[in-house]
Parts: sequence; structure tokens; C-alpha cells
Amino acid sequence: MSITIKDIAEKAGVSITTVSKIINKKDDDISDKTRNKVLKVIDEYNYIPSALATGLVTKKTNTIGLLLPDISNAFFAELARGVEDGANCEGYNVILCNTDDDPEKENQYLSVLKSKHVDGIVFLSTALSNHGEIRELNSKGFPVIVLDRAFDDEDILAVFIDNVMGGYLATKHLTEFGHEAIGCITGPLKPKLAIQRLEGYKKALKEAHIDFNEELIYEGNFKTKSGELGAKKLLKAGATAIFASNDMMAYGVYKAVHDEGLSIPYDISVVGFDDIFLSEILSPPLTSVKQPTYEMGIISAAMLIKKIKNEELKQLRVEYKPTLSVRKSVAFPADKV
Amino acid sequence: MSITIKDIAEKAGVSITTVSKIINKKDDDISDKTRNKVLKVIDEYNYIPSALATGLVTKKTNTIGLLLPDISNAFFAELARGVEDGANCEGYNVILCNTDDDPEKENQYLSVLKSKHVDGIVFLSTALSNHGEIRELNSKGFPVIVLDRAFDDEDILAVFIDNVMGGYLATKHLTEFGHEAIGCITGPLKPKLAIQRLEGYKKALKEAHIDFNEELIYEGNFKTKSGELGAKKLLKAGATAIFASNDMMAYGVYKAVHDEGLSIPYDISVVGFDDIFLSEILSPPLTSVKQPTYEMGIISAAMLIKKIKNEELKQLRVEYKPTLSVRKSVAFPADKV
DNA sequence: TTGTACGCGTTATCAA
DNA sequence: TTGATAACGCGTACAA
Repeated sequence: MSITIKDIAEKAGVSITTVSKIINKKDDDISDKTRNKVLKVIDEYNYIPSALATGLVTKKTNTIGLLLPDISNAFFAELARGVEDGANCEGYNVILCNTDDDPEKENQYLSVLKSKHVDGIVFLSTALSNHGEIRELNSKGFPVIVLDRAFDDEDILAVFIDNVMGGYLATKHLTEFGHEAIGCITGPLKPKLAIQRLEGYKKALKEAHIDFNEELIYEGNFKTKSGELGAKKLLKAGATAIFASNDMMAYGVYKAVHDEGLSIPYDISVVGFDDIFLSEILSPPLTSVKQPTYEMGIISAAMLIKKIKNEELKQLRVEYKPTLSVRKSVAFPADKV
Repeated sequence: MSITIKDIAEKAGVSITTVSKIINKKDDDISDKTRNKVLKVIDEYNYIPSALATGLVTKKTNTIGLLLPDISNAFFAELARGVEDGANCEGYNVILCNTDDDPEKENQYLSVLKSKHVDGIVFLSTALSNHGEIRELNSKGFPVIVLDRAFDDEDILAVFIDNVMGGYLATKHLTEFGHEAIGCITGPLKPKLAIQRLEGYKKALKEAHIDFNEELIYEGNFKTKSGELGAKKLLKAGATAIFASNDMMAYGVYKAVHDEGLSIPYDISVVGFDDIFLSEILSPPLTSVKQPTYEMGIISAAMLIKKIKNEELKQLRVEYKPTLSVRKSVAFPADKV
């Protein structure tokens, strides 16, 4: 059916070797005449080498796997875009896998990715479990990079941000405005990520000589609904400001505050985390901790590919520093105006 | 390095053929004893067949390509999630390709997808060009499905919504509230999609015996900024309500209205299109035309795979009907209260 | 400068 | 009930 290297060789009246060399630019020793002849035939018949056959012999597929919880989450989508761009620019393709943070799905995907001989894997998950597989792959020398979280293992490639600093920046912004009753809606407190953001929160409080108050903490799950629930509780607890550990939950805070007939930022100040592009569109625009999301995607693909190609890596783990995108969701507390 | 079918055969003391048959469940003629023996060895050595080698002989890769403009766009991400879920549940993987609507990138991706022998392609684009490649693939019998738009070609698989109806629903909702000066911010009026939504708008006006007024039309580009610009113009033109052809532009309308110190819905009513999750969180929550985005993704993967497997397709083109998510952004016009 | 021949890891045909 | 063996399409020593 489809045209093969053999066909091209025949049509051009040369050997398979010659065609192969020309395709792979290993044609120093081929005469211009032959090369042109072959190139012309290739073009004429619109010949594209089979990556399957090539992969079988070279052990390279120029394909990487991308495991993430859910591409319909704006934050992961942004990361994914970075990964794909980074991969594409090095000539790699990306197989997308939505795991829903389910260890079983992760293992299934890992298995098919192995069978398809991907050259490497970018792994994102918010859950704790299943690090075993990743560790095992890595220890076998299989290229793996963990994105958006730091494994304890120092020998596993990783790209992540300083979450403590993020929580600190958000909370400090609030204390600087004079807030003292600052609520915090955290993510699930098992994985480190949420714990670290909470740590940053505590650090900022301490610096401002504000006592930590358990009543002002609400453990959410990074989803909008839990932000809404958290806000209701924290409002009752007397919070004048809320730090939500991600923007999705901050949206929930907006909803709850509006439902209560209150106003942001005059009745209550809000800071988010992630700085999704939508946050700018809200009214008032949400002040949020910004991660260089897209860039982190790009860099992780680039690092992974370096590892694949056995090129030297300056560092195995790169930590980004978050910044604060200051907008209009924070004001002085009502009682101080 | 990695373990092959040959190794398994040796360890189990049987032939390669036997192992292959067992793996592929074509083992009616294999004794239970041998089967168990082989299965045990496979398990013990954690053997996973190489999809490359298999693909080379079966001509099937169980992989499909997904071409879309930009995964970081929430709407495409939702579609992509559907496509991946639909594919995964049939045992297929998805190669993600961000084209930015650039015909050149589209062609590059198409080319590598061919070389990697994907079994089929899901194609999304908002631009006009480059249908040629898709048509050619389709005419060659290669499985292709177009998502989120209808090609004129009736023989190309397609999944899309009734955009005329969407525009109609949005506008009718506004006329029913008594609005007469209804502005419309359209998308780029070259591709059909935006034209059809505008058609729906016109249809609803006609039904309500309202004359079409060119002054109340603004051609946007589906981005927030153009919604803002459009709103400013339409406000000046005396509109009491605005239909924005997508939610991103509706967000721009919100911004412009707030900047003018006006209120939604009391001073001006707004209806959007797409019903992105964020629209519910805005204040007031945005009334918007809803497409079954995720479902469309699933169904398109399912259809594509049916085509790949040469199974019968009930219909080549499936058109979904949009619905209206009624929320709080529409009220009676101020002069009628 | 070019060609022969083998191997990559499978499936499938046919024979035993 | 099982096993040899020829493909599949390509890269690459090695030979010419």
C-alpha cells in the first residue's frame, strides 16, 4: 500500500543503503548527482519513512509521554502546552494521558507508554502514591521528569516552584494591608505542595506577629466548590481576608462572598495562587501568586530531552520562584478605614 | 536490554509462535498446561510486547492524532479531555498537537503523524485554510474526523453544533425580555462558525419584528479585548443588551460595562456563548449558550475509532443542539421597568 | 561511491 | 497441539 524505502531505491535505480543515508543526512560520501536523483524521487512519490520501522532498529521513537491529572484543568493545560512546545521544537511528539490522579490509571498508562517505547516521560500528579513506578523507571536509567512537585529523591529530574515562598508572598501582602484575621483555604494536606503553601502562610503571620489560629484554616481540595465552602466557614470565623491556595478555590470564594451580598475587596480581601489568565478577568481582578507555568512546561521538556540524548544537565532539579500579581482584590480591612 | 518474545519462548521452553498466540488470545488450540506455563514466565519477567514491532506487521498502532489550535484554551482543553477519554476507553492513545491555526504547523504535524502511522486523526481548526490535506487523507480512506466545525464535504466525518440555533437562543432570550436594541459582537466573519451565530441572531430579531441594524454589529476576534472594544461601541450606539459570540468576549463586555460605571443586568443585559465554567462564577453569573463540549470530544473519538475498525457508522455527521444556561446577566431593559 | 545482507520484535501462514 | 519461517520497513556493518 504505502511506499517504502525499497520502492524509492528501485525507482531511483540505487540501493536501499544509498537512500537511507541520504534521508539521515549521512551522505558525505554520496555524489551530488545521486543525491539529487534520489531526493527527486522521494519528493515525487511523497515518501515518508516509517517511524515504526526506524524505531525498531534505532530504539528511538521521538515520542514522550505526558501524564497529568486532567487536561481540562487550566493550570495543567498551560503546563501541557509548554511541554508540547518544548518537545515539538526538539522534534518530539507528546502522548497525552489523563490520570485523574488514579494510581491504577497511572500504571496502565505507564505500561502502554513502555510498550510504545516512548523515549521519556513527564510526570505530574497531585496525589502521593505511586512514586514507586517512577522511581523504578528512573533507577533503571529510563528518562523521567517530575513536574510541579519535588520528589524527595534528589536523583530524579524535577521542575517545581518554591511553594513556601508563594504562600508567604500571598499572606505577607495581606498583613501589609493591615489584615490580622487572615483565613487560609488549603489544598489536601497530605501531599507536600499544600503543606508548603500553608507553611508560607504561617511564616508571614509570624513575621507580622500574628498568632496562628486553627479556626482560620480550612482544608479544601483545590476545586471551586471547596473554596466556596471554605469561604463561608471563614467568613463566620471572622476573617477579613482569605488566602486561597489556588485560583480555582479563590473563584469559589468570590462566589460565596457575592452570595452573602458582600463585596470584594471592601468587605473581604482575597489572594489566590496560580494566576490563571481568567483571574485577570474577574471583577475585581484577582491578586494571585504567579508561577511561570508555561515556562516550566517548556523547560521540563527540554531537560527530559537532554537526558534522553545523554547530554549534560546543569542541574537535576530546578526550582522557580513565584511572584505576586497584584490586582484589585485586596484592600485595607473595613475596621481600619 | 529489554526482554523480548524470544526470551519468553526460551525460558518457557516453547516456540515464539506459541507465546504470540497466547498473548493475542488466539490460543484455542493451546493446552492449558502450556498456556499457564507461558503466562507465568511472562508475568515473572514482566514482559510487555513492543508495540513498534507489532505495529510494523499489523499496520495498527492504536494511536490517534489530535490536532487543535491551542490546548491552553479552556474550550479546546475540554474537547481534548473528551477525545482522550473516548480514545483511552477503546485502548487508543492520543498524540497532542498544538497548531496555533497555522497551516504550516498543521502540515508538519500531519506529516509526522503519518510517519508514526497513527490510525486516525481528530482535526480541529478555526481557520479556513488547509482543508485540502484533510480532504486528501479522507479520500484516500484514511480515518479522519473534523470536530467543532462542519466541512461542506458530506463524506467527511464531523461533529459540531448548530451555531445558528445557538445565536437564535441567545438573542431570543433577550427579545423575550423586551430588548430591542440588541448589540451583537461576532467572531471573525470569514469562517462559517461566526457567520452562523450571527444568522441565528438575525433570525431571532426577525421573529420579534425588530429591524436589523448594522450599527449594532461589531466584528470581534473571540478574544476578551475585542469584547471590551465592542461593548464600548455598542453602548454608544444605544444597545440595551449585548449578545457576545463567545464567553471570552462576554468577559470583555463585563469589563467595559464596569469601567463605564454601569451595572449588569440593570443597565445592560449580556448573553455569552460556550458556557465556560468561569461564567458561573462571574458576578452576575453569565447567561450563556452551552455546548456539550466534553461529550462532543468523546463521541468524535468513538466515531473515529469505529471508522478505523471499519465498523458501521449510523451517521457521518452528528450535529448537537446547544441549550441556554440561564443565569443572572439578563434583565428587563431599564426603560421598560 | 554504492550494494549485500543481517537484525530489530512481532504476526501469520503453513506444515508437522 | 505446536513450531519453522517469511514477511513488515528500516539502519548499518562490511564488502565491493
